[in-house]
Amino acid sequence: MPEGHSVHRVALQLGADFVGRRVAASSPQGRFAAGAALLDGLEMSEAFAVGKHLLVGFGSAERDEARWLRVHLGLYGAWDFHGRVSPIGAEALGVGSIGAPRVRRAVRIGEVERALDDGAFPPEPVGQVRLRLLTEESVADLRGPSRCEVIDWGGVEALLAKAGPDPRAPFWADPEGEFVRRLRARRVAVGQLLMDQSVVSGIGNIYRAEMLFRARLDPFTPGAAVPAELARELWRDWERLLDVGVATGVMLTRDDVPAEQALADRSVRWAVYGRAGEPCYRCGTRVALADMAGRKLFWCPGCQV
DNA sequence: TGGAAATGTCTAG
DNA sequence: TAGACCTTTCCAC
Repeated sequence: MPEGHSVHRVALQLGADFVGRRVAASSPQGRFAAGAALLDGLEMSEAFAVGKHLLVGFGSAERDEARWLRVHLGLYGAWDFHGRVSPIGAEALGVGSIGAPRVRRAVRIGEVERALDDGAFPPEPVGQVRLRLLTEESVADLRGPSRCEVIDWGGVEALLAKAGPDPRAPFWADPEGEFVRRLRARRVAVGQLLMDQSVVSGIGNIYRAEMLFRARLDPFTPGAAVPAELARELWRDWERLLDVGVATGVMLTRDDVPAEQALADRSVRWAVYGRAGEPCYRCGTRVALADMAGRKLFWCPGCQV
């Protein structure tokens, strides 16, 4: 169940182990049989993420000649990788140590990565696998996506045209300025605008709550009332949090908790998300919970003003 | 074993 | 704004 960081990690994983290779595509579940047939046997040319959209090119290095797999994981979609799973993230970003290449048998890219099995290669599909991508060494299984389709480059461009800026996607000349303009052009609550994928790409319910807490910003403040400098700080914070999320695979948002502790213990990972009724770490006020546009909003009424 | 919830988005009314 | 959709996990019974 991903926010933007997970999708970038999937793109990196595909880039490391699938791009440049011929891929056997199938739909063990059957619901994507026709789409898989369009990709089966083609070489994967490219994989990238824009916000929560994953885009994977097949068949040609020319973008407007390739077939593009578009996947959106929705609330509970996930990719499982088996076989050769190259290290990505901290190593790929050049932060942290670069260790010897490791081979992990199976990794799920979602909230937390973990080993899934120890069996033979390729493993039997487990559960509802919508799409399986297979090379001689690696398997990627997709389950539970809300969107999975094959489109052309025109379709990709249409998605890009609608999307708000993503700090890690190179499609905006001035992404920070674009974000500030889009946020401050609206009277809608900033808590709602941060989750609006046409304002900024990749932020979901957890990052939304945590970013507003970090900025000490009342979620109900209209976008137009957010000072420009504070809007710029929000953007820069999103850049940092996304980099950390891509590097670790986990949404680490608390500067006051050591990363190792937050990685190991979910209960101390977030400042306000999922902590309704508990005291705020900063001021002791009980964390509040409200419905905002149909999603649960967590915030501290004591220090987010 | 059944129901609710989940890091999301779309559509109908 | 409510409901639909896609699937898994977790907790109460």
